[in-house]
Amino acid sequence: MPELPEVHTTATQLNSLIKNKVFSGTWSNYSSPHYKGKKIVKDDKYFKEFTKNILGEKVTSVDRRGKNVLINLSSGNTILVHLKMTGHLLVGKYNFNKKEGVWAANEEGPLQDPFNQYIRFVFMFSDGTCLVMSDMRKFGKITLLQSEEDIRRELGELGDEPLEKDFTFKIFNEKLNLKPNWSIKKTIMDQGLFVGVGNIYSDEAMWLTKIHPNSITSSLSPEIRKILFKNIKVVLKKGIEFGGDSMQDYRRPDGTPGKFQMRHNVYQRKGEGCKDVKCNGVIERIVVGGRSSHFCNKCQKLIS
DNA sequence: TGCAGTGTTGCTTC
DNA sequence: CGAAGCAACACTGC
Repeated sequence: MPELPEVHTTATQLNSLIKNKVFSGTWSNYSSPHYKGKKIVKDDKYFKEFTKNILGEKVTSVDRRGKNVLINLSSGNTILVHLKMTGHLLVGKYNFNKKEGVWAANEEGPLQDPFNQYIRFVFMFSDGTCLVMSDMRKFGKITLLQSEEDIRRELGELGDEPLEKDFTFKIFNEKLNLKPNWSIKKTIMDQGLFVGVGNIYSDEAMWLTKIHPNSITSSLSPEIRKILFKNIKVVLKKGIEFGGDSMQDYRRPDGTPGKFQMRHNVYQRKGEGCKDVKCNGVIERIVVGGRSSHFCNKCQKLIS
């Protein structure tokens, strides 16, 4: 569930929590017996090589590109972490319990995190602290970017950053024109056009704009597009302001939950009343482009 | 008890 | 070729 605000919060906090730390070891139980190539790290050989390549390296900074966390190293290489559905990164002092075969935070780690049992990957630092990745469903990905080719392969298809100053309405409009026949929900979630919008923030942006998720992209007037453009930025910034959305698994690196889930107007509010004081509609749930979508059946208009 | 629902991405199928 | 559907995984809730 980590979308732009969650990944942004993670990267920002990590940048202060692990900057200048030096890698001293790794651990992983990445194995997943069914589906080759979809493990947290590719395979045992890759894991060993990955470890060799980061040992002794210092973290120079942490930032993000789209929904990817990027941990930059003194060697010039970058560790890419994609949290996918249930992943989150935590920092603290962790110990491995040999008897139970699990990692747990000690008094200096995020003790309250209920997801300690799902720790799949551990980066150890020379000062005794750890960066750990908890990921219940094991969809997450960790890989090392060592060349321009690696960067192109992993990040080359990503669209523009919607919160950058140079992401203007003109560019947004051109992006929408690339998917004229798609539902607007599917369009704004396409990471190849612009990055960062997932299921939660798309639903929230469409509620603010008063448009039905099944509205056809080409049918949206320039006026509506301008409002949608503004509202996508609004919800992403709100998400960052509230430290991300911890409705499900997401936690910040210090183990604390974000608070955006308290601000939902539609997401996961099926059957409840519309939050617009002038509207007495009810929130419905439908499937759009294979994804669940929540909207008000009264004030969000279908444009097609 | 069993199955729909949870969401990101990329591969397969039509 | 584009669109649709499914698979990866694990757990919750009805």
